[in-house]
Amino acid sequence: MQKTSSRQRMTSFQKSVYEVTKRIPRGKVATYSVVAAALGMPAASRAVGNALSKNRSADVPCHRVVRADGSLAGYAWGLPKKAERLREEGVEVANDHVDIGKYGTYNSL
DNA sequence: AGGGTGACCCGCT
DNA sequence: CAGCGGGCCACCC
Repeated sequence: MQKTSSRQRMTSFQKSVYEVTKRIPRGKVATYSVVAAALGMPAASRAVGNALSKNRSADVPCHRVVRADGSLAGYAWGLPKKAERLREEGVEVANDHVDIGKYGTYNSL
């Protein structure tokens, strides 16, 4: 079995964040607010970003989570990598910005 | 137990 | 349109 490189405190909140992030459909993006709202805490957008920043697992498509204004926000492996990954999924990225109105998802989160 | 940080969001100037 | 400040939440030292 694989040992989860580096032990991380998986809190209930963090686990929920990863769960929701995994549920984001491929080729679409969600905002931190949306994820937070899915957890029942629409005001915890900051905590969500914090949770994702701690996460380094490739199992979590954290690259599909962007800012409310459509900016790619941040990425542990580098913004360019995030943009590239999104493009691979069919999401058009221009100047580190995506169209939330087109790729933004508010479903099944 | 207290204080500071961060991949945020919104409103105002 | 861009810049600044306050608010909110969870985690780490």
